[in-house]
Amino acid sequence: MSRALAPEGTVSVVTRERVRAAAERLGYQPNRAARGLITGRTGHLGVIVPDLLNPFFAECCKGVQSRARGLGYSVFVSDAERDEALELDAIRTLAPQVDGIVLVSPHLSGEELRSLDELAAKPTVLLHRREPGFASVTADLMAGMTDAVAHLHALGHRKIAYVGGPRSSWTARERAAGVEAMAESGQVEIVHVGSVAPQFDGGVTGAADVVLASGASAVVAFNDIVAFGLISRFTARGVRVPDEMSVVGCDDFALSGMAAPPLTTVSVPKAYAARAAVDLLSRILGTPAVEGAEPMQRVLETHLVVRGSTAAVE
Amino acid sequence: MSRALAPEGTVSVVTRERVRAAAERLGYQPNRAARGLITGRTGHLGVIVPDLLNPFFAECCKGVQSRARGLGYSVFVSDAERDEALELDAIRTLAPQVDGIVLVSPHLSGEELRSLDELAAKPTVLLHRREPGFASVTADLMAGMTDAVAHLHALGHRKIAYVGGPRSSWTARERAAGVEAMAESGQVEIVHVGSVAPQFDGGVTGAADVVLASGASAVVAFNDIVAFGLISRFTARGVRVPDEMSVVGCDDFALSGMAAPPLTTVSVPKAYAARAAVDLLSRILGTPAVEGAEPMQRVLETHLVVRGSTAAVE
DNA sequence: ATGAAAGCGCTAACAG
DNA sequence: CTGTTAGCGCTTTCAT
Repeated sequence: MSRALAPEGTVSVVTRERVRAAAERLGYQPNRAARGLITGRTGHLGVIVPDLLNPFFAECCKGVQSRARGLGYSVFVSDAERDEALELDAIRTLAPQVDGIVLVSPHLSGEELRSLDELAAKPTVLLHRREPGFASVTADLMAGMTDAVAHLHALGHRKIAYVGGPRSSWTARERAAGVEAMAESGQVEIVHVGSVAPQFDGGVTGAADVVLASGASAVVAFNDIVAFGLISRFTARGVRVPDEMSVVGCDDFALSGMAAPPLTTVSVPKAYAARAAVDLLSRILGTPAVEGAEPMQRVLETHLVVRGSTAAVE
Repeated sequence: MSRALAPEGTVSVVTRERVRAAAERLGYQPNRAARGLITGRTGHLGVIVPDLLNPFFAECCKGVQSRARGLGYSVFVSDAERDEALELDAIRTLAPQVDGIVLVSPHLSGEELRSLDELAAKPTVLLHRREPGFASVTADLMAGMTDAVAHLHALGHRKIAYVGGPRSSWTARERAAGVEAMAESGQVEIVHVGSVAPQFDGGVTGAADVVLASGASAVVAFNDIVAFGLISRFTARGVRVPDEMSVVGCDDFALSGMAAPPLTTVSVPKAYAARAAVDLLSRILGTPAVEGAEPMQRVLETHLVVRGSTAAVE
């Protein structure tokens, strides 16, 4: 008799209490699969990320998981291993098994995303990516990167290198645009240095050498991982940070404040964004879908954290 | 007609092909929940870790996920947020929804683990922890830590500090025992320095100062995170690594080889262990449980990676 | 307010 | 080899 357990069960108080007590005593837990069969709700959420080894994405998962648990959802996680085919596969596999999806996908094109029936059919929130037709939660990376360059400008730097992320990455384009915005004012010269993979072995050493050869006195990195790679190479080359070269990262990992030197970086509210994504998803799930309404896009603020890897030019 | 889709369906070839073609055309995908209701199998696995922000655990998840996908399983992940109550809760919530569990739990006591009916009822593999009554996959940390101390001894160090992890942690006890093993030979003196939380802000600075005051010429850290924290503090104090102080970590993160200086560390096959855990789980799932048989415990080798954070005493 | 019954989508067992 | 049926554990609806 499920009525007794339901919050709105039309049962007498005595009956309800009797049933509840018995359920408690027997350790009864309703079978979610069976329930899902009839309600059409699984009680599961899915989160898909490109690479769990990247602390940025790990924190996305953690945040999603944490809030989802609070709302009574279990969460499937899928690591796409930076492989587009695997990611598409993950979406198709996960979609039928969940009530909603949090998708962290910097690389799939907007068209690919919109062409996926599985996504269209299942409430989806894009995390750290804005795309027409999708609900999303993003951080204002453009403003953050502009702040970073402005900070360097204020320290007297006039020639600044930018080591960018993969061209195919949405967030990389966003970050680059933020850097470019400052350049367009004509106050600083930006040297764009290739695109580097945001992994610890993403070919940063070569980029570091290019930065050194460019004559720039400061460098803004795609993210903190890249920033660490640059610093490591600079140090190996005998170039001192920040005395001879200022470095600014982006993302702000837990590690970043503890490194030597502690990294100046654009702080992204990763945990908060993840929670916001779940909240948004949960709201969508609880609201009858309105046809034609443009989904909600939430943009969170970033802020520059000035630490020890930047200094005034000598 | 599910027979046509089943690998062993007793159907004529023509019928099977017709049905398969139709299924393909219609994009039919069996409802896993409904199937699970009758087969008793969900096709889901669960992995529970203490903290996804710790790259060690993130890699555990990634490895589990990766292998599970290969075997056709989806995986629930649960971050226990270093909270025992939450972890217990996660186990109870997840267990009924999965076919098997990979549990990464350094902190729960063996008794707690064995007293959980949910775990006893559901095939479980302990990852990075050995415990009577449970199948497990672990790395030989004891040998690894002994190697680390032996390496320092070979470099001429005679007084070596050890900054340990939380007392309640199984793996911390294992690591400490490995360090102690070398001390018992009488060739080196080990200074045990408190227990530090394996997080980036786990109170390492205090420990670093104690190390400095102890007069030790080298230090072995609970893991790479702690090692980085120590190096950071040493650097801030003007103590050069490795010239004035050698540092050895444990775990070997992707980051560790890229830091300045690159870290000498005990390398743990994290991805491999995670995969092995899923393989073991999968085997258990495919084998009728034998009553009374002691579950399989697999121990993987570690090896010391000598990089730039250790040097001979002057 | 309660009991009984139908049926979610699927597989297993049983006839034909 | 193929069609039919029962029923997994639950919620919902319809009678009572």
